[in-house]
Amino acid sequence: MSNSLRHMEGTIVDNQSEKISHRLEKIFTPAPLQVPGCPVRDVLDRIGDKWSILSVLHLGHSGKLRFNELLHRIDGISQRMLTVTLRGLERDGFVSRRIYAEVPPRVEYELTALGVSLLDQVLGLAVWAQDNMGDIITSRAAHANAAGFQNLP
Amino acid sequence: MSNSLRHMEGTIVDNQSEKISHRLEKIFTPAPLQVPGCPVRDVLDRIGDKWSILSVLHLGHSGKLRFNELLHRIDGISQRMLTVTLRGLERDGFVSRRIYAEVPPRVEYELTALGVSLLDQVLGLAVWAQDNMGDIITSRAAHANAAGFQNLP
DNA sequence: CTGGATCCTAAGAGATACTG
DNA sequence: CAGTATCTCTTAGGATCCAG
Repeated sequence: MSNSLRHMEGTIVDNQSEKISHRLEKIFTPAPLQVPGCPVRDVLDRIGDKWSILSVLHLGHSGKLRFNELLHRIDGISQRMLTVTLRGLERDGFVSRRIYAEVPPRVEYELTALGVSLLDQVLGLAVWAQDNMGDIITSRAAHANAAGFQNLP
Repeated sequence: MSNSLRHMEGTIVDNQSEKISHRLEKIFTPAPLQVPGCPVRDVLDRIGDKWSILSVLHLGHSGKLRFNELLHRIDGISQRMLTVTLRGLERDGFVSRRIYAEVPPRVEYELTALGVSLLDQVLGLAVWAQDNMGDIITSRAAHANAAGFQNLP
């Protein structure tokens, strides 16, 4: 069984390497990320803002959430930016918005199926960030030292 | 074999769903993406700029590249922003920079192992973007129409 | 409670010119 | 060739006030 596992891991790793070049080809075909109408650049610009990914992560973690709940959960976000971000996510179909005709008003936000599929990708990046932060910090420190030496008299 | 495949797919899907909540827990532990020192936010802010991910994709696709080669491949980037972006990627350990003492000078950039592992995650997002752009466009159009109706007299 | 409307600024990004 | 140095300019984002 450990042999079979080792074999499977090898296969997975190979598939992974294969997948990288294969997926690169897919992304670079037919136009290599040219600006007019490139989906990759469009989506990346869209979710590359300061709060979209964070909002998706929080909605994924907590499920259905009200405006004020999100406001308090997302550390540092302002009222205005939460509104702007949610409108954008709703517009692109990642988040659904349900208004209840009550007083005081209640509005609940939730990830759509499309939003969950985005969450799945974003989680890959988030976990990667957490796992590799150590290396990044190390590299930054080394580079800061190198820069420091250059500034010495 | 098709039975076994179907079984495997079921397992993969279940693992995937499992993985989402599991990875969410990992990300939200111990602090739920709080701003001081959160790796996820740090990395996301870092690669969330306009050119970093694009540069990583191009370097992954073409392998070793010179400054001017990158400049011409990355559609729309300016000389200055390419320099700034490459310095950032190098500083964080995603890209290596090798200078050849020749005339005219030659400098080659290449993804490090850490850069390749980032590329792997970014590719997930990129392919997802390409695959789901249709749905996003549809949602945007629908939302534009809805807004249009609200503006009618 | 949920946000819309305004005003304001700090950072990101483009253009251009110059250098080892 | 591979940058650096300025100089603007645009815009994302924050603060505040107001309204349904």
